[in-house]
Amino acid sequence: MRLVFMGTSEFAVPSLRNLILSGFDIPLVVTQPDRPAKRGRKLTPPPVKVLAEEYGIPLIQPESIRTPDFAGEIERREPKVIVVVAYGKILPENILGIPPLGCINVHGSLLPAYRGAAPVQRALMAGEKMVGVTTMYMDKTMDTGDIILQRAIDLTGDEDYGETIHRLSGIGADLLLETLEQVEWGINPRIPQDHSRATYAPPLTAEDELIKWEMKSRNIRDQIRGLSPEPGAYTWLNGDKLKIFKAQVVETETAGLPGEVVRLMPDEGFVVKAGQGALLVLEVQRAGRKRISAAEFLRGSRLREGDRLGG
RNA sequence: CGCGGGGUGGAGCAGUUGGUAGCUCGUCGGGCUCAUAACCCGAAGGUUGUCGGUUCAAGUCCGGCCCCCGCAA
Repeated sequence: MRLVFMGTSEFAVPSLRNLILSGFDIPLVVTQPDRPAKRGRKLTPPPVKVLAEEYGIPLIQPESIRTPDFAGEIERREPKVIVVVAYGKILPENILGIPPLGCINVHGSLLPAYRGAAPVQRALMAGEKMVGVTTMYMDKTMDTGDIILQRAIDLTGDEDYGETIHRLSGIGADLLLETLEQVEWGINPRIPQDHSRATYAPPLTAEDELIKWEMKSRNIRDQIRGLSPEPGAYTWLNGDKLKIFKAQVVETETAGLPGEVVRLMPDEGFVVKAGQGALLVLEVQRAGRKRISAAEFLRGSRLREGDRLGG
């Protein structure tokens, strides 16, 4: 089956690789332009571009997809379907109408929950016990199309964003294969979303990354793991930003103000009081420094019981 | 040329107005002995990222280079 693939980020890579290895006819890959990234703002190719080039697949990186030019590029390939995975832009209607079998999207949530840009992070931050992947027919609004297939996984409550997104990208890649197989034969389900139950996962902001120690320790723990290893939840220590990548809830009730360091455990880390309960911090990074275990951090920092994190 | 922080014994850090390097941990040796963060004594281990400059003297000042990282995009 011939298809055009549109994708950009790491989440899309397993899907494209699966399609390639499964022998799909992919006359074109569309990805976002190289962007100035990171320090020194060096031009960085998106992960999907790297993979496409590895397999010598024709690639375009249009600045805009709302042009006759772009529509022409797609039409010329006569794709049966367009597969979109973490591409980063909403497809205009004229593109949606091109492939006879439709435009199919792989989304990292159990729709209609967590529509939007950061479904996995938001789900973990909210302490969801279950996350998943959905394949669906795209329509003109974001993540609102009819559902084709879904697959859920249970969470233990320990996994962080990195592990979870990695698992889900793999599951999504497999689900995509199943989906295309069914779509090709016309035997796929097509279930409209229950829009009344939709929830949203907007892009993360710096505000989302700041730890509010007045929250319950469990919620803070979920925030930390939902943002680990990227972009990282942070707090303030003596005017310096301190990111926390790993922490666990401490059961025993302790006295102290939210954000107060209530106990040092040289071999493990340090305990910080939350609004309710406390948190044992296990892995941190100071601005400008490397990411290290809390135990190592304690040896060099002069953190003491009674110190206050935050504000 | 986006802004900024940093490269100091195995690890994490400190080094004041420039005068040959200190802390916590670890390691090695010895002692003590039932310590839930064991303790005591002792020892080894650093040409302070690199190249060059200023100076009687530089980890500490100046310049180049390499590497790491936070922010912003």
